[in-house]
Amino acid sequence: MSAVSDTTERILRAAGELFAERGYAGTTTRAIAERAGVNEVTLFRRFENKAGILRAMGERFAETAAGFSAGRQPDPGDTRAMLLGLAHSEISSAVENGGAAIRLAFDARTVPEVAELLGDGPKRNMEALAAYMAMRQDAGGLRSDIEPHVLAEAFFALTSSYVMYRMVMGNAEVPEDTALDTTVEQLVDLYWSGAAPRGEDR
Amino acid sequence: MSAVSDTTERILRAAGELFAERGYAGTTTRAIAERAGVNEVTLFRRFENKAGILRAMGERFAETAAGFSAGRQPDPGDTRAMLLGLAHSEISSAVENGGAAIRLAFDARTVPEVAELLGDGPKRNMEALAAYMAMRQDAGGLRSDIEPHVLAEAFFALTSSYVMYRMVMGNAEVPEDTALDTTVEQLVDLYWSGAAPRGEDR
DNA sequence: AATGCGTGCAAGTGCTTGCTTGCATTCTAG
DNA sequence: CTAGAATGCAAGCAAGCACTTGCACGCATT
Repeated sequence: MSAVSDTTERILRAAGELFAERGYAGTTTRAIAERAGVNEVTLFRRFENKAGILRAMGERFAETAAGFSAGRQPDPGDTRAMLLGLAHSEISSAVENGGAAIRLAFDARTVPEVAELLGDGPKRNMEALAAYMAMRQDAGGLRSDIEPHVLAEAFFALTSSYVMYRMVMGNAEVPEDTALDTTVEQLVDLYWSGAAPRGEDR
Repeated sequence: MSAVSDTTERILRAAGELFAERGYAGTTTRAIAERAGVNEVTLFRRFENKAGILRAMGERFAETAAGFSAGRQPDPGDTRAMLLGLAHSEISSAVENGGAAIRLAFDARTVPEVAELLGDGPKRNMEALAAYMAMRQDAGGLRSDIEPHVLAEAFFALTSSYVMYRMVMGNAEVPEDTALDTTVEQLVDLYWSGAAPRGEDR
């Protein structure tokens, strides 16, 4: 890795950590520079703005996350397996970026540049998820006595809360893969047991 | 209501709304004054600090929420009814304060005065909830193949996400009581169906 | 009528923030 | 070895922040 791409790397990593910890507005360019081990001026020479750093981070997200579940065409077969795969990819990508994406979603309400970066992505994701839930309900793969948007919200809650809870509680360190896998499996198991199609009762 | 207590009221309400929308650090005293329809100086004459406003808000929380489920002695009888009551009180209190409590929990990580206000309250709440889950597991009132802290986290996720999701998506208006009741019931129903004790299989 | 008290208004202080400028230094490619 | 690019360093600037001060006004109680 060349020296120049290394500083870019360090800057973006530091910015990601700090955005996750303190949000966009709460992160100063001086703090980013310090954590990256770089002079503050270098930030502005490499990216033109603080917003420029955010933009570069967003592009990196888009590369690695490949759409954050948007436009995913789910295999209409095994609902449980589909949910497990979905939960796993969402949670592990959220853990990878240290919760920055979730934290930034909060900031979008008040920070215009964050709102512009995310656009209507989260909203479209939820709508797509609800649409998928409705589809599975029609196919008999999910219980039908709960509204699809409630099912979608609950699923979103389960997956996002894993990271969110640790952000709130201060347990920010990334857990080893096995513990994460176990918890995700238990969460999906819990969700699936509740969301599976009912018998004739209730 | 006397004129003086009215201004105090308006200030605290404005501060609560703004803290919920933008967080503590993101809320300026000017913005609070403007929304309260009050001169900025009045803020500092009534409460000594910006932190003083936060403290006063916290005391009001404590009065109305009466401990935010901490120290609650659950009736060991009907688990489902207990969960429904718990979810309802948590969600409706969160809706009442406009999500300020949840948003402030995020700020606690980085803003010392917020951390001091909340103390270890959230953490103790979660531990108490997990302990209750474990107790119900032992009594055969909850499935035992999922760790109690996962059960507790999932329940926390379900209840907090209702408000959290609307904060992120921008749908901040308080819903009418009936719609809230229905959604909460469906959420608890979903959770309970998944968390109820199993038969002999898995 | 007089005395406080709560409030508004205007101005200002010291600090932090994002961002810039000018210059010296190091690194690297040809 | 040398030219150009990347980086560091010191200093500073305008704006926004929490917070203060001094003064004037209105309103209720006495």
